[in-house]
Amino acid sequence: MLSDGMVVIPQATISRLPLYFRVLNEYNHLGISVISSEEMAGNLGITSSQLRKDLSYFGDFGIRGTGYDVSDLLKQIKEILGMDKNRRIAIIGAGKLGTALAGYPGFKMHGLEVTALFDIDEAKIGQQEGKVEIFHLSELSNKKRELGMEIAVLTIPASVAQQVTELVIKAGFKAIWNFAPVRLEVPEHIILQNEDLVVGILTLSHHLSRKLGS
Amino acid sequence: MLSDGMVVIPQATISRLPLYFRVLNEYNHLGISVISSEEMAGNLGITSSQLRKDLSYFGDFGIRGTGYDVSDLLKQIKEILGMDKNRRIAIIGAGKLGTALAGYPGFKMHGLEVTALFDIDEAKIGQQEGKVEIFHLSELSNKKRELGMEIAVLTIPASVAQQVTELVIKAGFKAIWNFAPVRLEVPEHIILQNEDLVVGILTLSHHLSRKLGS
DNA sequence: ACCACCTTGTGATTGTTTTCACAATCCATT
DNA sequence: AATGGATTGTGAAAACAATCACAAGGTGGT
Repeated sequence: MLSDGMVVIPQATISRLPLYFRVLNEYNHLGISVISSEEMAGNLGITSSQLRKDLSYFGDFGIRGTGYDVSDLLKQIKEILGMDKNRRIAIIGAGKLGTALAGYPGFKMHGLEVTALFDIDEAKIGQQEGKVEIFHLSELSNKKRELGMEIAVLTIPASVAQQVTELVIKAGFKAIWNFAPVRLEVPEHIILQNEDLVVGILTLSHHLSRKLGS
Repeated sequence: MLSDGMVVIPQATISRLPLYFRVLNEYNHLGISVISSEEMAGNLGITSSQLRKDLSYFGDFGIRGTGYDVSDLLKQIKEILGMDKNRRIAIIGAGKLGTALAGYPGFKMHGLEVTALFDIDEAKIGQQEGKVEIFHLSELSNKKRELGMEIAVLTIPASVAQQVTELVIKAGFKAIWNFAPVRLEVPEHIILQNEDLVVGILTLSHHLSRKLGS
């Protein structure tokens, strides 16, 4: 699948790429330079054919009879995920969750940088959260231009989420990661990803009920 | 699909139940007692047949020609998700993310209660985080029995996650919600759910790269 | 009691994702 | 340069999930 045009890549495939990145990173640190799909998949609890199929959507990265060059594949996955772009992130809502995310080490590790926090609580404005300053939401547009941020993370109450979303879009953000438990209406060209923390734990709760019931 | 035996319910179906719960809750608060699948689905941006199919896995809750009784369906979904059980949660790791989750209003709203935090940092032991006390990890087993907790949430570094998981299982927890970016090995009977925050934002980053590249 | 209308519940269909299985091909050794 | 052993890349098959389309069954009006 070298040439494409507009191949549709399964969402599930993209979700697995960060896992591949992590395993490769580990092997890389251990000084291992070549890895087979079988070993890598075993590490992740998936099948080797799924791993190979996933990678095949993006190109031919392996060497038959040998496996994959760790640092080469690492570079490829970084590029696919945009990790080579050093994307900057704005977090809107400097509450518990927002500030926790601002300090989340997983971001830096994946080429992402939380560059500013925004809130409307005057008591918080001007404070530093780790190395990140908290600005008033009214400065969103200015700061976006100044700091070159691309992704807005919404850690705000559901009741104001749609309203803030419109501000975010007006400010020129192209991608939104929404933690508010509400369906946001956005124009076609905006990339929206919802993260609903309640889903995960209710899924657990459901499985608990099922298991104990049987 | 009234009788079953062991019908397999799609994971995707279970993930949508919390959404249904929210919409129903809103309608309930507005005093609306009957709702059609069409209206409910429109609210969520899915098809009405998907909603009906999802519900059909659990029983026949609707009335043909009319729709669904809001408070009745609400009760059913609560039961399916185990929200009627008032499940108690232990959070292991009283860092930024752990304490943020301890105060997350979404839990209480869905019949879940964070009952204790655990850490190994002596400076944190005994402190209150909101209404929740922080205990030393060595007390996990005692406190579990004392407080009747069922679900363990892991907000700890990946490097210690497997080790802590074994403690958690030894303490008798049956369900684990894991935020550490690592694959945990658990026995068959343990219910494990991984929540990888990096996946969401790297998905966004990937879509950004694709869109701008085309 | 009948009719017109509405909405559910669900087989059948279509679409998507995973798994299978093997030809293609690369490496190492002689 | 030929052979044996290994592992990729990928069509084809299977499994899974979403959508369609309509019979079944309910409501309200006359």
